Amino acid sequence: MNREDKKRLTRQNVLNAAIELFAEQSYEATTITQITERAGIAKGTFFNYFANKEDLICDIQVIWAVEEVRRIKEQPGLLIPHIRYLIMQIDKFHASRQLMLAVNQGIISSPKAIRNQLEQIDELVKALTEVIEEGQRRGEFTSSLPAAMICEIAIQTYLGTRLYWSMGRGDSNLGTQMVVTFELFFKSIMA
Amino acid sequence: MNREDKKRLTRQNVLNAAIELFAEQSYEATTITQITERAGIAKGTFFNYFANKEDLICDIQVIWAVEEVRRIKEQPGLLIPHIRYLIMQIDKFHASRQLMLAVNQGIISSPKAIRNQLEQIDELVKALTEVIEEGQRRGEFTSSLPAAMICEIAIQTYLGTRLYWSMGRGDSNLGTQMVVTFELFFKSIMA
Amino acid sequence: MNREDKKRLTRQNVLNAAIELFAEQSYEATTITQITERAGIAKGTFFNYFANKEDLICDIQVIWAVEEVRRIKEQPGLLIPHIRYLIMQIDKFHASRQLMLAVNQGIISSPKAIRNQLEQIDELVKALTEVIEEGQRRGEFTSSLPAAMICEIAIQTYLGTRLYWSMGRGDSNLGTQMVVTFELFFKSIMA
Amino acid sequence: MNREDKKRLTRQNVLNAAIELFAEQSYEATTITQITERAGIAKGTFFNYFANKEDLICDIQVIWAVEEVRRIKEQPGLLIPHIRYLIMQIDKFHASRQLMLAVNQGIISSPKAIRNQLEQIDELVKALTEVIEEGQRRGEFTSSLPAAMICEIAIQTYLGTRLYWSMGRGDSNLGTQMVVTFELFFKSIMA
DNA sequence: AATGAATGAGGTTTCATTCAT
DNA sequence: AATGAATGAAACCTCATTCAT
Repeated sequence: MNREDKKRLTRQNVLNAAIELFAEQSYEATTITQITERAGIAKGTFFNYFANKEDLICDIQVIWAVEEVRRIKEQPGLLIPHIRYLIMQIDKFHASRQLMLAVNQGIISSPKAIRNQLEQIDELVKALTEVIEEGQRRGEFTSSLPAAMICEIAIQTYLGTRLYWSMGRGDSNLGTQMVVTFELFFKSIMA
Repeated sequence: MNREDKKRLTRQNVLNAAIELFAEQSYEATTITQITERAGIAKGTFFNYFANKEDLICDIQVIWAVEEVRRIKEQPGLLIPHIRYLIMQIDKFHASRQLMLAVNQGIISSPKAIRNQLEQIDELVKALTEVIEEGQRRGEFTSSLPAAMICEIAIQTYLGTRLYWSMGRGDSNLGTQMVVTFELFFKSIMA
Repeated sequence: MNREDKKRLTRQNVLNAAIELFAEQSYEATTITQITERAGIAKGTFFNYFANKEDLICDIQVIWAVEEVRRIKEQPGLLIPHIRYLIMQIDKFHASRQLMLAVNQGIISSPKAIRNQLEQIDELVKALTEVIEEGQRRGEFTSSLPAAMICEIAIQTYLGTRLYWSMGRGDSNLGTQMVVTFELFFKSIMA
Repeated sequence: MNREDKKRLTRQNVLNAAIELFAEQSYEATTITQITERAGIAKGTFFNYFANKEDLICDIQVIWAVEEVRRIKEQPGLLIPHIRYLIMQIDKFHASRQLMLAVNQGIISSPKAIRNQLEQIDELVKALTEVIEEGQRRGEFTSSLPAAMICEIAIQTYLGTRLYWSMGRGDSNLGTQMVVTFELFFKSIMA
């Protein structure tokens, strides 16, 4: 194994340790010392990979699946089934309520983390808006609202469901909760 | 002014100072020292009123307007207009994005704060479910979904909009953003 | 003993501990932990009195005897004897070479410390320039150089002697070294 | 280019990088990591050339021009013009106030650096004392003071001027400041 | 009830140095 | 001879909390 591989391994090691701890306790409660102990490395090593805890949360960032969203608009026929399918995948990435709570804590914990989060949302908005526009062109979605607005409300809906679920409410499975919630949402934007 | 009044005054004084600071910086960044300095009291005095910062955020809690919700189901005719009116009132309580962000940080910052928040949500769920059941009885809302579920989704929607807005997105006015979002929501639950 | 007195005592306690340590090791080598241990207080207490080590060195600052300098120009007759007397007092304040070395390290250790030092020099320059002007008026000092320039060279001479001595050279007694050095200086500025 | 040349080149490379950084920030603030980055070498390589930062400051040492001083006493006629000429050359080596400040910080930063500095001063004292003795023999300098003492005061004067200037005071050009200061000094030691 | 100096555990971060490659 | 990832001691500093006044 060469140096590069080893570095990647150590980095992932740190990330895994952090995720574990976030899932066990919370973002705030997790200290860098705990992370390095769990990862089995020296405290100083952490700072070779991340400038601080904020920096780390950015890397743990929920995969927003922007690529998958982009691909949807190329699909023939109805778009909603494809979106629904994507939503059902969500719980693959959202292990536990505790972890999601920690992520929610993390992304609003500091101006920097928020900025990072907004950038990711921006990208998603762009990709998703195109999908909705395509849906409007095809007559699948209502055109009574601008695509951008529908898109933002969709993201709000996603965030709200995630937050609510992470606080311990809703179906025990986040995917299920998401699907139910979005069924209602789809109904409201269908032409 | 008697002793009781004076105590209530000091307590409110502390709360106001905290709200100001949360709105200026953030929940985490605000220290008890800052709060007491702003309130013009000694550090030790803080602990005569609150056990700690968590305790304090519970008192700042957004007014969930449970009372107002309860009253809605007594109204004759369509219920949605009354709900819509309530929603429009929201920005009266939600001063700035910064403050809302701080509240969002606060309510998920600790198990205790979450527990407190869940209790408040529970009460709201009870009140709102009755309203929706009433709406279903009157044929205003769809009966294809249980009232409790619709209710939870409504709260998710509220939380999501608030979180999204507090992060700096959506209409500059939270009330407007809420109204637009809920128009879509109403559409999805109308019979 | 009231609170104010106690505070003053603790502060002086910290300063004494710091001076001792500076004299034993050096400015850089002395840590805040050492200072608080020596002073017999908690680490946190240090920060109730000083923002950091730089802040502390400003308080240890050599007494520049600005007041005494101001008074000189009121004296009748020759001024040099009064200046010489002041210089002889210097070693009262400059205990050991080690301590002076630490002070020299401290005053140039950071931009802030330098700024503080420059302010003190400024004041001394003002006071001393007036003395020299008075000496020029009385015909005691040469008028071939502006008083301000003579004054600056005097301070340079003081600093140089102090630095040289603190490095371990010159007479074992700083006062003696100063007096000898300034005899030569006086000779050069006499009318 | 053979191996020896390459080594010398790398060493100089490191020194140059250090000088640049000292001039930009300060001695203390400059880290070995910064030096190696600036020099374009690996951190580990630094330790192949210097044991540590102290070691390095010794090599940056101001050139005390001992050789030039030695040559002065061979000159016929008055010696002062030759000394004055040497002093005027000083600012050729003393680029910026910042750099001089860093040097001043460096030479008193550790016992080892001080020892090294004292050795250099010793050599200079030897050389300069001989010059002054020669001047005394020729009747150019006063004999009322031992040559060694005059010599030490001269060095004090040099150090004081350098320190004062590096702190941001005196003429913008160090050479000018030195010349003015030493004119006064010469006056005091002329027969 | 109010004060605020003292506390000290515990956090983040730095950085010279080592050593396997 | 050069590399740079890993180290870990040790620095600084914060801040909720206590408690004598």
